[in-house]
Amino acid sequence: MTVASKNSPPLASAVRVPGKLPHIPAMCGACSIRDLAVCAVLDDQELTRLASIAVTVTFADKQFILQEGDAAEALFNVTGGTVKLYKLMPDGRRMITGFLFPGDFLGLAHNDTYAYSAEASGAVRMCRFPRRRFESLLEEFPKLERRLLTDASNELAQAQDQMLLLGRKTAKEKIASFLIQLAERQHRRGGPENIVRLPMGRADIADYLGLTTETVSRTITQLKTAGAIRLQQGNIIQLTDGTDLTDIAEGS
Amino acid sequence: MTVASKNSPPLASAVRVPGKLPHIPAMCGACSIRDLAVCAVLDDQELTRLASIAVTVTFADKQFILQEGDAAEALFNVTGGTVKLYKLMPDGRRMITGFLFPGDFLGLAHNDTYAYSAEASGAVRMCRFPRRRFESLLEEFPKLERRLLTDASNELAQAQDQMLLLGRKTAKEKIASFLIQLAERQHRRGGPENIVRLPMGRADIADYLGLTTETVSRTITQLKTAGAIRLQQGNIIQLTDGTDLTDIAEGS
DNA sequence: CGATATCTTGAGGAATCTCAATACTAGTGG
DNA sequence: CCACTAGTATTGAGATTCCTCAAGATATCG
Repeated sequence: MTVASKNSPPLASAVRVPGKLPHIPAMCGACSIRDLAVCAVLDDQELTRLASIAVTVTFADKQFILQEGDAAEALFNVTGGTVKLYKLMPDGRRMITGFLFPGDFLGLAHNDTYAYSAEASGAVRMCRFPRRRFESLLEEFPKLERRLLTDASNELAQAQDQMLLLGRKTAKEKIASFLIQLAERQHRRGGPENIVRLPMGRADIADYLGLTTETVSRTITQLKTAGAIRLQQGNIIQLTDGTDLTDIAEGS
Repeated sequence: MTVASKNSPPLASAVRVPGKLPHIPAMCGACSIRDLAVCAVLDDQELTRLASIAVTVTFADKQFILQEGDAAEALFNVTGGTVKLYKLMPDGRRMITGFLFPGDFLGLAHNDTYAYSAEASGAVRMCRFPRRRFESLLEEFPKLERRLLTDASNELAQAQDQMLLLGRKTAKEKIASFLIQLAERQHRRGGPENIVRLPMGRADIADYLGLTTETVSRTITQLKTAGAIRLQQGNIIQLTDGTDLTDIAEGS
């Protein structure tokens, strides 16, 4: 086997790890998150074209999907599991810039390299599109490009919310905001209202909110004691009804 | 005059304030930042079309350009001066999410409302495009849409850098990163290397970096004492040659 | 059921914030 | 041209939030 890549586990290692998720055909007809993803804007025929360049790939927990600085050779659509995006500093400090859930898109790169790393948080399944071919599809389907622009605008707005959170909110406000954000995203995907499943550990939450694990833990305890949330088995949190958490998140 | 807007000084107040900037025709042929802006991707004929829907507007220092929650009725291109984007919390805490300089684009909105406020930081001149008409031009000129997508990707990458800064960097690293970022942007616009003009006050810098004015002030003093920068007349900072600041910014 | 990782809790320390005073700067009017 | 004023920046001292280090509790997985 030729070993050429200077980075750690590259995309080659991404192919068909025996995951825990049920295998579905590359064709998107039966894709459960089809209407959440960019694919939603395409009709069946167009979708077939898109499917023809797609490969289903799976990743095991903690596997690298792509790394900051890698040549941006592919784009992805999350179809199952949770992905975390992060940046590292030379001394190891880590910042998680986002979590991706089924339906989310990954891989927009302005240069020809990725600006961040992506890692599977638990078993993950994705659709993988070679960049070149995806881009020529973009030219064919303006709808698709339009959709990407809309998505990017959305992400920008989210990013600005996150900057407000990181720069101006207290630990308590950060945790409250985070829980609400997760709850909304899961609700939008058909989950129950006011119940949040945390598919990541305290350390990941800390690195996403600019805190330490200890502070995350303490603050969650604090919210529990205050009655704003209730902890359940299996990293599940129940948000107390009413606007409690929302008020906390906004600092009122 | 009918008074209908529920928000403070809306776009109506944006028209032709007697600014200090020289007036230029709405036609872009002579625009000094034409090749920095989105306009760069259009040929003369296409540019004429774009120009035909553009209006030149100017804003005085501290004037509102748009406000979070306002209906997103226009898009802008900065042609002169500095614009700050920010979000507010109910209790008045403010986070500046970005500064815009000539050539920068403003107004992408995924909903039909702006996700942030924008305010002139000193005299500002902009090209203003009505949203509807701009969007139909987008459909006509895929190049333009492509360019917006590229720009948005760029901004996303920047936003992620900023999240790393806000969540994981120390005050010293934040200031160093900020100065480098500004220096690069100004250099790219033809300014001198290693000399930064700060077109904003300490309070704005603080709200951009998630600090207080006092800490910004102290930290700048500290960098000056350490010999990494030199302060000059008129809010101008000279970056000491060598990688000094870069090292500090990365925490090494 | 043991081993390992993760989470929680505690105590002390450090960075940054808050409040307050002083110094500087730029614009204004005499 | 200079003193005056209002805004802005700097500096200081003490308070506070969050971090660090360390131990114990809980959960997870083979």
